[in-house]
Amino acid sequence: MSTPAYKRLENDERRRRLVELGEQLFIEHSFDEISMAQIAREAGVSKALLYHYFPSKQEFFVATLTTRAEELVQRVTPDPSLPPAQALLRSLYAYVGWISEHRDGFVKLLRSAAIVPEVDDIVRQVRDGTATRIIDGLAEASGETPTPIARIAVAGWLSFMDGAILAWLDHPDVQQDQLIGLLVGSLLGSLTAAGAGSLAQAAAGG
Amino acid sequence: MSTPAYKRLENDERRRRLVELGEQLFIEHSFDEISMAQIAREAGVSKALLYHYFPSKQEFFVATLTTRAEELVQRVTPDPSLPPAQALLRSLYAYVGWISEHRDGFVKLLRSAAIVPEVDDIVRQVRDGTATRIIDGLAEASGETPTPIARIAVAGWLSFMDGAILAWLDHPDVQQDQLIGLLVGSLLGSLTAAGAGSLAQAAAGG
DNA sequence: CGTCTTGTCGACCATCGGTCAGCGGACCGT
DNA sequence: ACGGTCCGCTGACCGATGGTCGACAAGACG
Repeated sequence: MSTPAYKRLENDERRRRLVELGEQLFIEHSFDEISMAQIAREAGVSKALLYHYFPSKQEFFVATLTTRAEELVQRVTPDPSLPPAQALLRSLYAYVGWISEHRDGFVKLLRSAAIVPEVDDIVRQVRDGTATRIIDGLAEASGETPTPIARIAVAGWLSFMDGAILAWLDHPDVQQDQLIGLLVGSLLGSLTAAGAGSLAQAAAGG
Repeated sequence: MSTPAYKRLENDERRRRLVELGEQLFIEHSFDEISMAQIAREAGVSKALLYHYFPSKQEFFVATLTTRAEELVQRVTPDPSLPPAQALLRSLYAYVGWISEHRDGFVKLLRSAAIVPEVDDIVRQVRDGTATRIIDGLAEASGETPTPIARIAVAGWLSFMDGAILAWLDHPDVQQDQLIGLLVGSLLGSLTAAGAGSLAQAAAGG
C-alpha cells in the first residue's frame, strides 16, 4: 500500500554505485574531510550498509582508488622496447598528463596518503614502482649497479616531481614541455651528483 | 584538614609546563596518535584545563612547535656576509644537522603537517622562507631575476631535500658530506635545467 | 578568620568510526 | 493471489574523540 521505505538492489550493483559515488566525493574532499555518515547520507543509504559492503572507511577509500590507480600505472609504465631515455620521457609525459587531468583529485590524494597508511602504500607503490622500472631500465642500459647514494638521489627526485608538479599547477603560464625538461634535468643532475654518471648518461640518451 | 585535591599554579607556570610536556609527547606521537585526554592524564590535569590554556588541540600543537621552529630558522638562515655558495653550504649543513638531531620528531612532524593545515603552514614557512633567502642570495650575486620555471625548480628542490633526507635517515652508511653534495648537485642541475644558468653558477661558487 | 580572585574540575555534548539484531523488500513456488 | 523465504537494508547502540560550561576550591590578601 505505502511506498517502499527503501530500494533494494543487487549486491554488485549497490557496491558499484557506492564506489562510483566515493570516487566523486574523494576528489572534492580528502579522507578526513568527510565522514562515513555524510557519505551514506549522500548515497541515500544507511551508514550500516556502507559497512556491510566495506569493512572499514580506509578499505572503502582504497576501493574508490584502485581503478584510477591501475589506469595510471598502465599509462605510466615505460615501454621496454624503447631506448631508456625515450621511455623515460614517455613515462614523464604520461605522469604529468595524468595529474593535469586529475589535478583536484591529485592534491586531495596526497593529503589523504599522509593520513591513511594504506593509501600511502598505494601512492608509494605506483611512484616507487615506476621509479624502479625507470632506474632498472637505465641500469640495464648502462651496466651500472645503483649505489645507496644513487637510491637516495632517486628517492629525492620522486619527491622533487611531486613538489615541482604541484607548484606547476599554480603556474599555468609555464609550458608542459618546460616542466618535463626540468624533471629530466633534475634527474640528470641528481644522478650525476650522486656519482652515478653512467646512469645519468643513459637518462640523457647517450 | 584533608590534603588539597590539586595544586594550583600561576598562569604562566602552568602553561609553560603544559607546553614543555607537549614538546616531549609530540616527538614520540604524531598529532592524531595522541588525544587531548591522554595528554591531560599525562600532565596530571583535567582535559578542561588544557582547553582553558589553549583554544584547540591544533593551537596547542602549534604552541609546542614554535620554540624549536624558531631555533631551526635561526640556525638555518644563511649568513649574508658570506659568498652565496658558502652560505648555501652552511645552511644545508645546519638543516641536515638539525634533522639528524631530531630525527624521530622530524618524521612525526611531517606526518602531523599533512594533517593539520596550521602545522603545514609552519613547516612551509620555515622551508620556503629559507629557500627564498637562498634564492635571493643567489639572485643578488648573479644579477639574474628568477623566472617562473626557476621558482618551480626551487619548489621541487625543497621537496627533494625532504625526500632525500628522509631516505638518508634509513641509510646510516652514507656520509653526511655525500648527502650535502647530492643536495647541492641537485639544486645545480635543477636550476640549470630551468635555464637559470647564472643562478646555478652562483650556487656552484663561481 | 573571612573574602575574593581565578585556577581547576566533573559532567556534559555532538560527532566520529564501527557493530548488531532484526525488519521488510522482492522474487519464488503454489 | 498468496505465503514463504532469502538477504539487502536499517535504526539503535557502543566507546572514544575534540570541545564546552557552570560550579567548586586553592591560596593570597585583608
